[in-house]
This record gives sequence, structure tokens and C-alpha cells, in this order.
Amino acid sequence: MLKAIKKTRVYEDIVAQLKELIAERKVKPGDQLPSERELSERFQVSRASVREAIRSLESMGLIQSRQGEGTYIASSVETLLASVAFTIQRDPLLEVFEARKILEPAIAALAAERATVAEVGSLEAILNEQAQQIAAGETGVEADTRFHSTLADTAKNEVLLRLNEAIVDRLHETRERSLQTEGRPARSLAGHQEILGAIQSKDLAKAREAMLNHLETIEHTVLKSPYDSLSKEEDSA
Amino acid sequence: MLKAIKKTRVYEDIVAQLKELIAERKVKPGDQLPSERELSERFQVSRASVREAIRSLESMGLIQSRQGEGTYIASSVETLLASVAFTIQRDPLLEVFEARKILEPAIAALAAERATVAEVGSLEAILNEQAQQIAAGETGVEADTRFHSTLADTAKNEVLLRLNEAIVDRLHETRERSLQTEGRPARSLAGHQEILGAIQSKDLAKAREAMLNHLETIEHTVLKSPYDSLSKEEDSA
DNA sequence: GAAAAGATATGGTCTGACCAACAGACCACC
DNA sequence: GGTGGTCTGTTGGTCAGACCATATCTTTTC
Repeated sequence: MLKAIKKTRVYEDIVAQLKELIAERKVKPGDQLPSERELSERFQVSRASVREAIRSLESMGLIQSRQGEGTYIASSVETLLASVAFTIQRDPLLEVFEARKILEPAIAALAAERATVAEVGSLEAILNEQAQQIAAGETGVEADTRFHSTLADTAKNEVLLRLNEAIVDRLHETRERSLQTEGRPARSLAGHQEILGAIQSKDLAKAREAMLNHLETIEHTVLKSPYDSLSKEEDSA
Repeated sequence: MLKAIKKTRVYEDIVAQLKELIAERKVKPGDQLPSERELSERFQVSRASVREAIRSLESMGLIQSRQGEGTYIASSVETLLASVAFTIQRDPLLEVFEARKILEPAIAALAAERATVAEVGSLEAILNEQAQQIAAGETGVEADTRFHSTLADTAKNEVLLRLNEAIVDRLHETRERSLQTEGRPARSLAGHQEILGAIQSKDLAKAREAMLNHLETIEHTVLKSPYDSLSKEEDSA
């Protein structure tokens, strides 16, 4: 396996080095950093690059600079958190599912409470499409995605909608992979139909539960299958 | 009361303007920003300042620049969260509370499950501070905020943490106003103590419920009091 | 038509200059 | 003793202009 050529930008290198100093507690909160001029001399780079590094660290909340005074390690909780986040990294996918299992059942319940006739119709149409695609041997991933997002619309809470978007956006890949498992598309459709049924009968609790089940089935499928392509950079999305 | 003089740095101004463009969706994920040279001309500032702004936005995950190509709006979660934050300030508070009542109880439950001894200690310390501030006649708003965010840390789910941040960040004003109601600070503290108690005894259900109660009390207070000062620009914070 | 060579635009970096603000030393005055 | 000026050196803030590295499009060449 060949490693991708990493072209580090100068400022990134500086950020990394300073970050490490902070994470390792070589410099403590409240400490003053060397002046920009001195840093640029020590690192043998221009002051502009040093400043870009400082801007970056500053917007991460790690340091803070004051004109005429100097640049200081932030005294706040941020530095602690940063160093923690630096070392501990849990499985991101698990976290995403955990978050989904909190948001989406609630959304489903709200949707059950607030769905208009027209919206129920849309959801039905989407499921019909999904059924057709599956019958044609496709995964139906597009309809799948639409079902979830339409549901979020139906909950009629813009804030929740956006939060959900933020999560789901990350999951294109996952979704696709999940649906490629044998028999998965059909089960996904079944899950959706159960949710829609609960919505039609305005049964909040059932909608919530159906969604939770649906997500847990997906989670199970996804986390079981080997996932090689997940740890690569997500910029490709 | 005299206000501290605020000195805006050039790059901060640029960051603010670009951030707004992104938040308002005037530029969409994937879009290309004008070149650094063009931006520096349009803003009438040096290219160095533009670059510092870009570095800042980049480390927030909002944009991404590639040599020889250009600078692009990132398609990442952060962009969406930025627009969440933007949405929130103009959406009915009701929606925000609805979202909070979904997220935070879940966070409290997770925190109850996962809190380490040290984290419980931190939470205790925060509540002590809050108690002292209240005893001194202050609102204790700062400790209040810290309690909620530390709790989110304790839940040990970065995704949830971010989602919560996106909501809570814009609620300083609301929080402050809520706490200015007679007797409110003390009740808020009591709510926090109950939550912490549930966490100490690792009682998930109780933690969830205590948080829900806490939020409902706040919601009640906030929505009852007249809120005139909510729609003004938030830069003053 | 395809490959090679060039032109152009973009981000990345550097230099050296000047401005603005702060801290500390010093002084002058009451 | 304390108050307020003033000076000075250090530090961050900003700028203009130059050059490098790379990606993309255009033109040339075969």
C-alpha cells in the first residue's frame, strides 16, 4: 500500500508542533508563547506563516493573542478538552448512530403527531418508488434517503431538520454499503413501512419505536460488515 | 455601566462576513470562493489578512483551500451546523426548546452511564461555583452554561456534543434573561443538583427525567417573560 | 486526434516595512 | 504618597510586493 504524498503546509506543521506542546502540558494554561518574531526565527519560517498558525490555533480556542502584550495559552477548559480530544478518539461511526438513535425516533414521533394528509401521501409515494427500485434489483438508496429527510420535514421543526441533515450528510457511504447486504433493501423498506403505518395511525410511541428498531437493524448490519473504506479522509464526500 | 471597548481585527471582520454568507446559504457547499487576490481587493485589505481569515475558517472546517485550484466551501457537517446556528436565532424559541428537550435528556442519560469520578468532581465544582455566585447576588449564568457543556463532554459523544453546541451557543441571551427572573437562579441550581445526583447514582432514567424537568421549567420561564431584545444582531456578544 | 509545450490563475511563502497598543520606567507635580 | 504625564522597547496587527508550486486550460506540434 502506497502512502498518499502529504504536502504539509508550513503553518500546519507549526500548528501541529504547538498543539503537541499544549497537549503534552509542556506549556501550561496562562503561559506566554514566544513572540511571533522569535517563533518565526526558531522555526525558520516567515512571520506570516507563524501568524497563520496562530490564527488557526486561536480559532480552535487553544491560544489567544493580545496586541502589545503577547500570545498566551488559553486558560479555559478548552485546552483540557483539546488535549483530551487529541488523545482519545472513539469510533466515529458508533457515535453517529448513537446520535441518530436519539434524534430520529423523536422526529418520527413528531411526524406522527403533525403529518398532514399530503405529507403522508408523499411518504407513501416515496415508499412505492423504493419498492419499485428494489423489485428492479437496485438498492433504492436514493428513495431511502428521501424518506428520512421527508420525515424530518414532516416533524415541522427547522432546528431538528438541520441537526438531522448534519448527521445524515455523513452517511451516504454507510447507507450505500448497508443496502448492498443481501436482503437488506427489502428489510429497510419493511422498516419504513412500519414507521409510515405508525404515522398514519398517529401513534407517536409506535412511530418512535419503529424508527428505533429500524436504526438498530441498520446499525447492526453496518457495524458487522467489514468496513475498510471508512477511515480514509472524508473530504471526498 | 461602561462597556469595554472592542477592537475588531481586520481578519475577524472578514471571517464574520464570510461566515454569514455561508450561514445564510448565499454560498452553498462545494461553491468556490473568489480568489485571495480578489477578496483582498474587494475588502480593501491586504492578502495577508484575507489569508488569516481563511486559515481561521479552515480550522473551523467551513472552507478548504487547494493550491492551484482555489478555495471552496466545505461540504462537511460544520457548514450545516453553521446554518443551524443561523436558523436558530430567527426561529421560534419553541423549536429550539423542542430540540433541546430531545437532545439534552439523552445527553444526561449518557453522562450518567459514562461519567468518571473526575468528571463528577468537575460537575460538583461547577455547581459549587454557581451556588457561590448566586449567594453573592449574581445570576451564575457562566457556571450554568458550563454545567451544560461539561455534561455534554461527559456523554463522550463528539457528534452529540457538536449538535448541542450548535443549539446552545446562540442562547446566551435567553439564558441570561431566564436567570434574571426572581428566584430563577436558585431553582436552576436545584435542577442541576438533581441531575448531578442522578448521575452520581448512575440512574440513567432519573438523569433523563431530571434534565427534561429542568428544561421545561426554563422553557416555561422564558416563554412567559416578554422577549423584546431577541432579534437584534448577535455580534454584540 | 493525441501528446507535448506553454500560458494563466490560484494558493503558499517570504521579506521588510510601518502602525497600534501595552508594560514598565521615569519624572514632575500636588 | 499618590497622581498623572511621557518616553521607550516589545509585541501583535497590517500592508505591499515579490517569488514559488501547482492545477487547469490553451495552443502547438506531430
